Amino acid sequence: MKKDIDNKLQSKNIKPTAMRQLVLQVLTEQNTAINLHDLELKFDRADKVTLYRTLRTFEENQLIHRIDDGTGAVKYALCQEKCNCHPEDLHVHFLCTKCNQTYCLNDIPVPTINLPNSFSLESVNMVVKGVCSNCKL
Amino acid sequence: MKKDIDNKLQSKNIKPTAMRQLVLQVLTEQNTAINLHDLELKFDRADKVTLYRTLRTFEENQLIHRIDDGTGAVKYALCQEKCNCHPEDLHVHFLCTKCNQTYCLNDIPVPTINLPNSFSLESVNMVVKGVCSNCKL
DNA sequence: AAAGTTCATGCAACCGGATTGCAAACTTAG
DNA sequence: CTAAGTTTGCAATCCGGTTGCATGAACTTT
Repeated sequence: MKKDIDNKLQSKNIKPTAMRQLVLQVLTEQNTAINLHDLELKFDRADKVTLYRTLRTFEENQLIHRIDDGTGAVKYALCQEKCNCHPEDLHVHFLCTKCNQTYCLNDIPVPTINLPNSFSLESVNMVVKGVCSNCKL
Repeated sequence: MKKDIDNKLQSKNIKPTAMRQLVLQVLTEQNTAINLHDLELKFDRADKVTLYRTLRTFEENQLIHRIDDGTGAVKYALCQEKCNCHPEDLHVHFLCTKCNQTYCLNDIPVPTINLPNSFSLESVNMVVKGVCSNCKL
Protein backbone atom coordinates (compact mmCIF):
# COMPACT_ATOMS: atom_id res chain seq x y z
CA MET A 1 0.00 0.00 0.00
CA LYS A 2 1.42 3.31 -1.11
CA LYS A 3 -0.29 5.13 1.74
CA ASP A 4 1.31 2.87 4.35
CA ILE A 5 4.73 3.51 2.92
CA ASP A 6 4.23 7.25 3.00
CA ASN A 7 2.85 7.16 6.50
CA LYS A 8 5.79 5.21 7.72
CA LEU A 9 8.19 7.72 6.19
CA GLN A 10 6.24 10.66 7.57
CA SER A 11 6.12 9.14 11.03
CA LYS A 12 9.90 9.05 11.06
CA ASN A 13 10.19 12.56 9.69
CA ILE A 14 11.52 11.46 6.34
CA LYS A 15 10.30 13.30 3.26
CA PRO A 16 8.65 10.77 0.98
CA THR A 17 10.49 11.16 -2.28
CA ALA A 18 10.01 8.68 -5.10
CA MET A 19 13.33 7.01 -4.43
CA ARG A 20 12.63 6.63 -0.75
CA GLN A 21 9.25 5.15 -1.37
CA LEU A 22 10.74 2.56 -3.66
CA VAL A 23 13.52 1.67 -1.27
CA LEU A 24 11.16 1.32 1.66
CA GLN A 25 8.92 -0.80 -0.53
CA VAL A 26 11.78 -3.19 -1.24
CA LEU A 27 12.81 -3.33 2.39
CA THR A 28 9.25 -4.07 3.42
CA GLU A 29 8.89 -6.97 1.00
CA GLN A 30 12.19 -8.38 2.20
CA ASN A 31 12.29 -10.87 5.04
CA THR A 32 16.05 -10.88 5.34
CA ALA A 33 18.53 -8.06 5.71
CA ILE A 34 19.97 -6.60 2.55
CA ASN A 35 23.21 -4.86 1.68
CA LEU A 36 23.80 -1.92 -0.60
CA HIS A 37 24.95 -4.03 -3.50
CA ASP A 38 21.95 -6.33 -3.46
CA LEU A 39 19.62 -3.41 -3.01
CA GLU A 40 21.09 -1.89 -6.14
CA LEU A 41 20.31 -5.05 -8.07
CA LYS A 42 16.66 -4.70 -7.16
CA PHE A 43 16.46 -1.67 -9.42
CA ASP A 44 17.02 -1.44 -13.12
CA ARG A 45 18.68 1.85 -12.95
CA ALA A 46 19.52 3.48 -9.66
CA ASP A 47 22.57 5.30 -8.45
CA LYS A 48 24.45 3.49 -5.74
CA VAL A 49 25.26 6.70 -3.93
CA THR A 50 21.63 7.71 -3.81
CA LEU A 51 20.72 4.34 -2.36
CA TYR A 52 23.60 4.67 0.06
CA ARG A 53 22.35 8.02 1.25
CA THR A 54 18.79 6.81 1.38
CA LEU A 55 19.83 3.99 3.66
CA ARG A 56 21.79 6.39 5.80
CA THR A 57 18.81 8.67 6.15
CA PHE A 58 16.61 5.73 7.06
CA GLU A 59 19.11 4.60 9.63
CA GLU A 60 19.52 8.05 11.15
CA ASN A 61 15.79 8.27 11.56
CA GLN A 62 15.60 4.79 13.03
CA LEU A 63 13.47 3.32 10.33
CA ILE A 64 16.09 0.64 9.70
CA HIS A 65 19.06 -0.72 11.61
CA ARG A 66 22.44 -1.73 10.36
CA ILE A 67 23.74 -5.25 10.77
CA ASP A 68 27.40 -6.05 10.63
CA ASP A 69 27.41 -9.77 10.09
CA GLY A 70 31.04 -10.05 9.14
CA THR A 71 30.43 -10.60 5.44
CA GLY A 72 32.20 -7.37 4.61
CA ALA A 73 29.18 -5.42 3.49
CA VAL A 74 26.83 -3.84 5.99
CA LYS A 75 23.27 -5.07 5.77
CA TYR A 76 20.09 -3.27 6.71
CA ALA A 77 16.67 -4.35 7.92
CA LEU A 78 13.53 -2.61 9.05
CA CYS A 79 13.30 -1.80 12.72
CA GLN A 80 10.49 -3.18 14.80
CA GLU A 81 7.55 -0.93 15.47
CA LYS A 82 8.71 0.51 18.77
CA CYS A 83 12.44 0.12 18.40
CA ASN A 84 14.75 2.85 19.63
CA CYS A 85 17.89 0.90 18.90
CA HIS A 86 18.79 0.92 22.57
CA PRO A 87 20.48 -2.09 24.17
CA GLU A 88 17.17 -3.44 25.42
CA ASP A 89 15.73 -3.33 21.92
CA LEU A 90 18.51 -5.31 20.32
CA HIS A 91 17.94 -8.75 18.93
CA VAL A 92 20.20 -11.51 17.67
CA HIS A 93 21.03 -11.85 13.99
CA PHE A 94 21.60 -15.05 12.11
CA LEU A 95 23.85 -15.40 9.10
CA CYS A 96 23.42 -18.50 6.97
CA THR A 97 26.80 -19.68 5.76
CA LYS A 98 25.23 -21.40 2.78
CA CYS A 99 22.97 -18.75 1.24
CA ASN A 100 24.58 -15.77 2.93
CA GLN A 101 21.21 -14.43 3.99
CA THR A 102 20.97 -12.61 7.28
CA TYR A 103 17.87 -12.95 9.42
CA CYS A 104 16.64 -10.74 12.22
CA LEU A 105 15.74 -13.01 15.09
CA ASN A 106 13.37 -10.42 16.45
CA ASP A 107 12.08 -12.80 19.12
CA ILE A 108 15.51 -13.40 20.55
CA PRO A 109 16.81 -10.48 22.57
CA VAL A 110 20.54 -10.18 23.02
CA PRO A 111 21.42 -11.90 26.30
CA THR A 112 22.55 -9.81 29.21
CA ILE A 113 26.26 -9.88 29.90
CA ASN A 114 27.88 -9.31 33.27
CA LEU A 115 30.76 -7.12 32.33
CA PRO A 116 33.89 -6.91 34.45
CA ASN A 117 33.76 -4.25 37.07
CA SER A 118 33.95 -0.71 35.74
CA PHE A 119 33.24 -1.60 32.15
CA SER A 120 30.08 0.15 31.00
CA LEU A 121 27.74 -1.07 28.31
CA GLU A 122 26.46 0.88 25.34
CA SER A 123 25.38 -1.70 22.80
CA VAL A 124 25.86 -5.26 21.69
CA ASN A 125 26.31 -6.94 18.35
CA MET A 126 25.53 -10.62 18.33
CA VAL A 127 25.64 -12.61 15.13
CA VAL A 128 25.05 -16.34 15.07
CA LYS A 129 26.37 -18.24 12.09
CA GLY A 130 25.06 -21.53 10.86
CA VAL A 131 22.68 -22.98 8.30
CA CYS A 132 19.15 -21.65 7.92
CA SER A 133 16.04 -23.76 7.55
CA ASN A 134 15.84 -23.17 3.80
CA CYS A 135 19.32 -24.43 3.18
CA LYS A 136 18.91 -27.45 5.43
CA LEU A 137 16.28 -28.94 3.10
CA MET B 1 61.48 -16.09 26.24
CA LYS B 2 62.66 -16.99 22.79
CA LYS B 3 62.33 -20.70 23.49
CA ASP B 4 58.70 -20.33 24.54
CA ILE B 5 57.87 -18.48 21.37
CA ASP B 6 59.46 -21.15 19.24
CA ASN B 7 57.78 -23.92 21.13
CA LYS B 8 54.43 -22.32 20.69
CA LEU B 9 54.95 -22.01 16.95
CA GLN B 10 56.20 -25.56 16.68
CA SER B 11 53.27 -26.90 18.67
CA LYS B 12 50.92 -25.38 16.09
CA ASN B 13 53.00 -26.67 13.19
CA ILE B 14 54.18 -23.23 12.15
CA LYS B 15 57.74 -22.90 10.98
CA PRO B 16 59.48 -20.41 13.25
CA THR B 17 60.86 -17.82 10.88
CA ALA B 18 62.28 -14.56 12.16
CA MET B 19 59.19 -12.60 11.16
CA ARG B 20 56.84 -15.03 12.83
CA GLN B 21 58.82 -15.00 16.02
CA LEU B 22 58.63 -11.24 16.15
CA VAL B 23 54.92 -11.13 15.43
CA LEU B 24 54.13 -13.73 18.03
CA GLN B 25 56.29 -11.80 20.45
CA VAL B 26 54.23 -8.68 19.89
CA LEU B 27 50.96 -10.56 20.19
CA THR B 28 52.09 -12.13 23.43
CA GLU B 29 53.01 -8.82 25.00
CA GLN B 30 49.67 -7.38 23.97
CA ASN B 31 46.68 -7.54 26.29
CA THR B 32 44.20 -6.27 23.75
CA ALA B 33 43.47 -7.38 20.22
CA ILE B 34 45.40 -5.71 17.43
CA ASN B 35 44.69 -5.02 13.78
CA LEU B 36 47.02 -5.20 10.83
CA HIS B 37 47.66 -1.49 10.73
CA ASP B 38 48.61 -1.20 14.39
CA LEU B 39 50.72 -4.30 14.14
CA GLU B 40 52.62 -2.69 11.31
CA LEU B 41 53.35 0.32 13.50
CA LYS B 42 55.01 -1.93 16.03
CA PHE B 43 57.82 -2.49 13.58
CA ASP B 44 60.21 -0.03 12.11
CA ARG B 45 60.27 -1.62 8.76
CA ALA B 46 57.99 -4.48 7.93
CA ASP B 47 55.93 -5.25 4.90
CA LYS B 48 52.22 -5.13 5.50
CA VAL B 49 51.55 -8.06 3.22
CA THR B 50 54.00 -10.23 5.07
CA LEU B 51 52.32 -9.35 8.33
CA TYR B 52 48.97 -10.02 6.73
CA ARG B 53 50.07 -13.46 5.64
CA THR B 54 51.69 -14.16 8.96
CA LEU B 55 48.45 -13.40 10.71
CA ARG B 56 46.58 -15.59 8.27
CA THR B 57 48.95 -18.45 8.90
CA PHE B 58 48.57 -18.00 12.63
CA GLU B 59 44.82 -17.97 12.30
CA GLU B 60 44.71 -21.05 10.09
CA ASN B 61 46.74 -22.90 12.64
CA GLN B 62 44.58 -21.66 15.48
CA LEU B 63 47.27 -19.79 17.26
CA ILE B 64 45.20 -16.62 17.09
CA HIS B 65 41.56 -15.82 16.41
CA ARG B 66 40.06 -13.02 14.40
CA ILE B 67 37.74 -10.49 15.95
CA ASP B 68 35.37 -8.46 13.86
CA ASP B 69 34.42 -5.67 16.21
CA GLY B 70 32.83 -3.45 13.61
CA THR B 71 35.64 -0.93 13.49
CA GLY B 72 36.35 -1.79 9.88
CA ALA B 73 39.65 -3.51 10.40
CA VAL B 74 39.82 -7.08 11.63
CA LYS B 75 41.67 -7.53 14.90
CA TYR B 76 43.53 -10.55 16.17
CA ALA B 77 44.33 -11.96 19.57
CA LEU B 78 46.04 -15.06 20.88
CA CYS B 79 43.86 -18.07 21.45
CA GLN B 80 43.60 -19.60 24.87
CA GLU B 81 45.70 -22.64 25.59
CA LYS B 82 43.17 -25.29 24.68
CA CYS B 83 41.04 -23.36 22.23
CA ASN B 84 39.78 -25.08 19.11
CA CYS B 85 37.71 -22.11 18.03
CA HIS B 86 34.56 -24.18 18.37
CA PRO B 87 31.32 -22.62 19.63
CA GLU B 88 31.94 -23.83 23.16
CA ASP B 89 35.35 -22.16 23.20
CA LEU B 90 34.11 -18.76 22.15
CA HIS B 91 34.18 -15.79 24.46
CA VAL B 92 32.71 -12.33 24.38
CA HIS B 93 34.71 -9.37 23.08
CA PHE B 94 34.53 -5.83 24.32
CA LEU B 95 35.20 -2.76 22.22
CA CYS B 96 35.86 0.48 24.04
CA THR B 97 34.27 3.34 22.15
CA LYS B 98 36.71 5.80 23.66
CA CYS B 99 40.12 4.23 23.12
CA ASN B 100 39.05 1.78 20.42
CA GLN B 101 40.78 -1.06 22.17
CA THR B 102 39.23 -4.50 21.93
CA TYR B 103 39.45 -6.86 24.88
CA CYS B 104 39.00 -10.61 24.97
CA LEU B 105 36.69 -11.35 27.85
CA ASN B 106 38.07 -14.84 28.15
CA ASP B 107 36.09 -15.51 31.30
CA ILE B 108 32.79 -14.75 29.66
CA PRO B 109 31.64 -17.50 27.31
CA VAL B 110 29.22 -16.58 24.59
CA PRO B 111 25.71 -17.27 25.92
CA THR B 112 23.76 -20.15 24.47
CA ILE B 113 21.05 -19.18 22.05
CA ASN B 114 17.92 -21.17 21.35
CA LEU B 115 17.71 -20.91 17.61
CA PRO B 116 14.43 -21.29 15.75
CA ASN B 117 13.66 -24.81 14.75
CA SER B 118 15.84 -26.19 11.99
CA PHE B 119 18.47 -23.48 12.18
CA SER B 120 21.80 -25.03 13.02
CA LEU B 121 24.65 -23.32 14.82
CA GLU B 122 28.26 -23.09 13.72
CA SER B 123 29.70 -20.12 15.54
CA VAL B 124 28.86 -16.88 17.26
CA ASN B 125 30.33 -13.42 17.18
CA MET B 126 29.41 -11.31 20.16
CA VAL B 127 30.88 -7.86 20.62
CA VAL B 128 29.90 -5.61 23.48
CA LYS B 129 30.53 -1.92 23.06
CA GLY B 130 30.99 0.53 25.88
CA VAL B 131 33.70 2.23 27.87
CA CYS B 132 36.56 0.27 29.38
CA SER B 133 37.90 0.67 32.90
CA ASN B 134 40.92 2.66 31.73
CA CYS B 135 38.82 5.25 29.97
CA LYS B 136 36.38 5.58 32.82
CA LEU B 137 39.04 7.06 35.08
C1' DA C 1 4.59 34.16 -10.68
C1' DA C 2 9.71 35.22 -9.95
C1' DA C 3 13.46 34.86 -7.02
C1' DG C 4 15.61 32.60 -3.35
C1' DT C 5 16.34 28.77 -0.14
C1' DT C 6 16.64 24.08 1.05
C1' DC C 7 17.06 19.43 0.20
C1' DA C 8 17.62 15.26 -2.98
C1' DT C 9 19.85 13.21 -6.79
C1' DG C 10 23.48 11.65 -10.08
C1' DC C 11 28.07 11.36 -11.54
C1' DA C 12 33.03 11.10 -10.85
C1' DA C 13 36.46 10.48 -7.95
C1' DC C 14 38.75 9.05 -3.78
C1' DC C 15 39.86 6.32 0.43
C1' DG C 16 41.30 2.49 3.14
C1' DG C 17 41.42 -2.32 4.31
C1' DA C 18 41.90 -6.73 2.19
C1' DT C 19 43.89 -9.57 -1.20
C1' DT C 20 46.57 -11.42 -5.27
C1' DG C 21 50.56 -12.08 -8.65
C1' DC C 22 55.03 -12.48 -9.21
C1' DA C 23 59.87 -12.60 -8.64
C1' DA C 24 63.65 -12.69 -5.34
C1' DA C 25 65.43 -14.63 -1.00
C1' DC C 26 65.62 -18.17 1.95
C1' DT C 27 65.17 -23.07 3.79
C1' DT C 28 65.39 -27.93 3.55
C1' DA C 29 66.12 -32.53 1.57
C1' DG C 30 68.69 -35.29 -1.33
C1' DC D 1 75.83 -28.21 -4.34
C1' DT D 2 71.48 -28.42 -6.36
C1' DA D 3 66.57 -28.84 -6.79
C1' DA D 4 62.13 -28.23 -4.67
C1' DG D 5 59.40 -25.95 -1.63
C1' DT D 6 58.38 -22.01 1.36
C1' DT D 7 58.52 -17.26 2.82
C1' DT D 8 59.15 -12.53 1.92
C1' DG D 9 58.72 -7.92 -0.37
C1' DC D 10 56.88 -4.97 -3.73
C1' DA D 11 53.39 -3.49 -7.02
C1' DA D 12 49.01 -3.68 -8.27
C1' DT D 13 44.17 -4.71 -7.84
C1' DC D 14 39.63 -5.25 -5.72
C1' DC D 15 35.73 -3.77 -3.30
C1' DG D 16 32.74 -1.48 -0.04
C1' DG D 17 32.18 2.92 1.77
C1' DT D 18 32.36 7.84 1.37
C1' DT D 19 32.89 12.72 -0.32
C1' DG D 20 32.65 16.81 -3.61
C1' DC D 21 30.24 19.11 -6.66
C1' DA D 22 26.85 20.51 -9.95
C1' DT D 23 22.13 19.87 -11.40
C1' DG D 24 17.35 19.47 -10.30
C1' DA D 25 13.12 19.27 -7.66
C1' DA D 26 10.25 21.12 -3.98
C1' DC D 27 9.05 24.53 -0.98
C1' DT D 28 9.20 29.86 0.83
C1' DT D 29 9.06 34.46 0.56
C1' DT D 30 7.84 38.49 -1.66
